[in-house]
Amino acid sequence: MIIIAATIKDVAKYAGLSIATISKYINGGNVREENKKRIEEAIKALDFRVNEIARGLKTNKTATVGVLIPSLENIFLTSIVSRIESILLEYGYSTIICDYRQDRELENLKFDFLMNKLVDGIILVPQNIDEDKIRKALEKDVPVILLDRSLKDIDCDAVLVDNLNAAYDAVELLFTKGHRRIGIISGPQDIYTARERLKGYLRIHNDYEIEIDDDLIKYGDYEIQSGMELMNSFLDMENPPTAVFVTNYEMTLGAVMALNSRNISVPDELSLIGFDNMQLANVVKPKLCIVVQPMQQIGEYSAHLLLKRMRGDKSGFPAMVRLKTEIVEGESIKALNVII
Amino acid sequence: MIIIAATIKDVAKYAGLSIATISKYINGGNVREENKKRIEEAIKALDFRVNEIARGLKTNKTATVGVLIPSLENIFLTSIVSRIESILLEYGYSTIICDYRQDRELENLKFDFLMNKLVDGIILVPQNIDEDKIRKALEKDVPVILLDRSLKDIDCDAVLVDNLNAAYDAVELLFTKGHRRIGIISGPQDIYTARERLKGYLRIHNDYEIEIDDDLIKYGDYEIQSGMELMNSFLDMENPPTAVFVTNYEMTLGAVMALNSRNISVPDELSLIGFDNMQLANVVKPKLCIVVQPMQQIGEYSAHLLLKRMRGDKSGFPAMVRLKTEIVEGESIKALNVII
DNA sequence: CCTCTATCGCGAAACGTTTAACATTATATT
DNA sequence: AATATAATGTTAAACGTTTCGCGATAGAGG
Repeated sequence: MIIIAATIKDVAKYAGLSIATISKYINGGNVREENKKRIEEAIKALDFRVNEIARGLKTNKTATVGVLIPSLENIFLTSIVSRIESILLEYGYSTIICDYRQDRELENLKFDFLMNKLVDGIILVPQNIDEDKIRKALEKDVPVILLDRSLKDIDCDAVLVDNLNAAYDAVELLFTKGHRRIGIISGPQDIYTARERLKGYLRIHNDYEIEIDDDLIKYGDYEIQSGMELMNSFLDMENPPTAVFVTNYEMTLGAVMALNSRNISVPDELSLIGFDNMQLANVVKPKLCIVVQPMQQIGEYSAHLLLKRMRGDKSGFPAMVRLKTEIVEGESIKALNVII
Repeated sequence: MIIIAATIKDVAKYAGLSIATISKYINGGNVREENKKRIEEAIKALDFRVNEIARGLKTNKTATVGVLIPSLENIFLTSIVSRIESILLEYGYSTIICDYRQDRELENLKFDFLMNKLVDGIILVPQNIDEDKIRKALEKDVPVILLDRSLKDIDCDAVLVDNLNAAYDAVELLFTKGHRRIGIISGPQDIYTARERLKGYLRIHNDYEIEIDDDLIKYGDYEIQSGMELMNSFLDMENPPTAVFVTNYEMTLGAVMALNSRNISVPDELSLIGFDNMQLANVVKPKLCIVVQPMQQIGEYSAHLLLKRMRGDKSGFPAMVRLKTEIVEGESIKALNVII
C-alpha cells in the first residue's frame, strides 16, 4: 500500500482554518494561541511535513547546495566536505556532493548539472572550470565559493590555505636544521596549490640567498605513482638532495614507498617533510614531519561564507579567506652538523 | 542584474506553439518534424532548461537520491560512493550524501531529512537505524538499499560483501603457512561486518579442528587507536600469537603503528594480515598482505539495484547481493617450519 | 471528392505551496 | 458604546511543469 502524504490543505481542513493561516503558522507568522494549538494538533495527527518541492517552486529556493570536488577519494577534501555538510544541515540545507574525477569535461558538466538542479549555492574546488559558468551563476544570484584554489580572472569568494607560506615554512625548517640541498616534489603547474607551494620554495631560497639548483625541482601530478617515481629519481642523482619536501599527501605516500623499497633510512640517509594526513605521518616510521592544513576551519569558513551569501549578504565581496597551515614535527628530519 | 530563466511558456510563445506541445517534445512525445525544429530553435535561443522543481511537483519525483553513510572520511565508503554517484548521474540523478559520523541520533535524523527532501531512493549503510523508518520509506514507495551491512528483522535489498568467508580465507591462509596461534583484532559486535568477520575466524578454527584461545580474540572499535592498543596487548602477552588478523583498515593502520613503535619486525617476529586499502598495504614495509573488498562492484551493484527499484521493478525483492573479497598477498606472512 | 483513421496540437486542470491584498475580529482608547 | 487600531484570518493568484481528453489536421483508401 502506498501512503500519500498529508498536505497543507488537509491540515487546514482538520484544524478548521484556511490554508493561508497554516502556511503563516509554519513560516513563523502571527497566529492566535488557540489556533496554534489546533494547528499543531492537526499536524501531529496527520503527520504533515511541508512539501519542499512545492515550497521551492514558490520561493525559488531549494535549500540545497552543491559541492563540486575533484575526488571523493581524497581524505583532505572529504574531511572538509564532511564538516561543510554538517554545518549546512544545521541550517536546513542538504548537500549534493559531486566528484568530477579530475576530469575537465566532467567538472563543467557537473557544474551545469548543479545549476540545473537549482541549488541555492555552490562550493567548488576549481580545476579547469570555464569561468564564464561561474560568472553566470553569480549573475543568477547563485553564490559560488571557491575552495582550496582561487582563480585569477574572476571576482569570487574563496577560502583557501596560505600554500605559499606553508611551503616557505617547511623549507625554512629544513634550512634551520642545516640542509642546503633540498629537493621538492612539486605538483602540476596548472593547479593553483602546486604553483603556490613551488613559489614558497623559491622565495625561501631567495630570502636565504641560497642558489636554486633546477635539478632539485621535480614536477609530479599529485598522485602516488609520481611521488614514487620522482623520489626514485632523486635517489638516483649523482649529487642527491639531503632533504626532500613533498607537496601533497598522495605523493608523500609514494615517496615513502620509494624510500622503503630501497631501504633508505629516514632521516639518516635522507630527511623528509611531507604534506597532510596525520594518520600517515604517524604510521610511518620514523614519525613523519608534515605540513598540516586546517581542514575543519576550511570547512567552517566556507560553509558560513556560503550561508552568508545565500542570506543575501554581499558585504566584503569578493572575500578571500586565507588560512594558515601548521607544521607537525616528527623524526624525519636530521639535524646536519653543518656550520653555517 | 539578476537573470530570470526562460520557462516553457516562453518557449511556447517563441515557437508559436502551445505549452503542452513543448512539454510533449521535451518528454519525447510525437511532434511534427517541422515543429521539432522550431522548438529546438526556441530552446536554444532562450537557453531554456526544464525547471526540475516544477517538474518534481507534478511528477512526484525529484531525480535525487540520498546516500547515508557513517563517515565521509572512510576511503572504503567514499570510493564506493564515488562510483555510485557517477552511475546515478548518468541516469540523471543527483546524489545527496549524508555523513552521520557514527552517531545513532544523527543517523535517524538524517534519514528523516532525506525522506523529507523527497528523495526517490536511499542507499544506506545502517548502524543503529530505527528499522521502522525503513519500513515506512518502503511503504511510501521510496526504495532503500542497504550497503555493506544487512539488517536481520527487515525485508530490504542489500549489497554487501561475504565478510564471513573473507575472514575465513584470511585465517586459512595463515593456517596454510603453518600458523596455529592466530590473534584477531575484531570490531565492535554491534556492527554487522564485525560479527561476520569474527564468525569466519571461528568457523575456520572449527573446520581445522584447532582449539580457540579466547585470549587471542580482541575487540576493538574499528578505529586507529584501538588497533594500536590491541596490537600492543598482543605483544605483551606471555604467549603471544604468531600471526594477527586485523579486521578493518583503520585498525590495521593502528596495528602497524604499534609494531613500528616497538620495532617488531614483520614478518620475522610476527605475521600480519590486514584489511582494505591497497595504498596502505604498499606503503608499509614489508608489503602488507591484505583482504581487499571489491569497492567498484559494490558501488555498481547498489546503484543499479536502486535504479531498478526506482523504475518500479520489484522483481526478486528483497535482493541480497553478496560479493566476494580477494586476498592480495604481500610479504607480511612468514611461512613457519611447523610440521603439521 | 469523401470518409476513416492515425497523428498531432491545444486548453485547462492539477501538483502543494507562498503571499499580496483584503476582510474580519479582538483589543485599546475615548 | 463607539471608534480607532492592531492583530489575525481568508481569498485567490501564482510558481512551471505534466497530462487528460478533446479537437484539428493530414494522408490513405475507396
